[in-house]
Amino acid sequence: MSRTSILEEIKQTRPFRTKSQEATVALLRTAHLLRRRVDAIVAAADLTHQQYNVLRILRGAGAPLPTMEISDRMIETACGITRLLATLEQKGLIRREQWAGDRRQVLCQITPAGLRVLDRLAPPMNELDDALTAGLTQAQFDSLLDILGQIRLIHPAE
Amino acid sequence: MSRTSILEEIKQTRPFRTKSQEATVALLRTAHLLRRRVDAIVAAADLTHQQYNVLRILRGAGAPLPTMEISDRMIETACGITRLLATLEQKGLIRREQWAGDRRQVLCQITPAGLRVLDRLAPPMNELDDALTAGLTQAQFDSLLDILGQIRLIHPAE
DNA sequence: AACTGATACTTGACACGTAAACTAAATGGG
DNA sequence: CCCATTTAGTTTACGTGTCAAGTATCAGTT
Repeated sequence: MSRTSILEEIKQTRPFRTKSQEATVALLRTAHLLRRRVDAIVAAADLTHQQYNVLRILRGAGAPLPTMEISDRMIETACGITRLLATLEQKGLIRREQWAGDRRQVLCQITPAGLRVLDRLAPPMNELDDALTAGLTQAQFDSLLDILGQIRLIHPAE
Repeated sequence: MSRTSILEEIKQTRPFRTKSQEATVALLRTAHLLRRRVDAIVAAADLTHQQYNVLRILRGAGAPLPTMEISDRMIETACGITRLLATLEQKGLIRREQWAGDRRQVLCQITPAGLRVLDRLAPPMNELDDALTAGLTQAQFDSLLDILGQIRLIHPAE
């Protein structure tokens, strides 16, 4: 019933300058809380949300992907993608190798160990996603996706 | 007209498992793009969005605040608040001093130089906020704030 | 073949996110 | 007053975000 007020949460007494500003702050804060939840879950497998995202991308692709292609598909841009992949390789969750076709590219693919980690994390991650379902109606999901899409039009990548 | 599809953006062909999952991804990505925009603006004053947030909090408070109080008011939790404040102090944008009342606490306040930086950043930051206004209706803002509030109820702080 | 420009990373430097371990000071009993 | 607990803050260590500079390779031109 009682909607969470951003003003209360960050203990500010004076109102926001505009609704637009309030929305921006609310969006950043909400996403931050969500990201922390994801991090807490994947931490059980000693992963970060960025590492997890890479594994998901590689599994989804079903084929080896060059480094930059992975970077492009990330939810959150990974500027330090090289290090990220190096860490995952050290953990044995992905493999990297130069390709004969274009020797600049480094092809990456998920290993069986990486797939096992994803399988292990699937239940709690699905649970996290589904937690939202309990609180929002289908109409609200549609509305949210619509609005977020418009915001991304205003603040595009690059 | 054409809504931005998260699937296209991250180049995935297979659909999301649930709308809930799609919303989670869309939320994280949208916030990330927004955060990058904020960072780009405050970088003109050699600040990060976290440093900027601290300055805003201190100006808004109008009085010295202890370290933990600042941390509590941040939009995104600053676990490394000590370093953040040390950096700002080095730049001369805030002052820190122990207080006689509770010698564990370190009171922080914004300096005139800090206020000048905020003044300088106000126009582009307001412009960023207002950019959203152009694309969304009042009803959409209300809807967005409402939905984000519900999501934060499901994923609370701590 | 040599040159130019673009592409695919890689590396380095600095700030931050996070958790855990630690110090110092205040607080609440007994 | 002493001790255990809590609170405020600092420090350390590792991974990542970001930008800038560098290297190797490819593609197109001449």
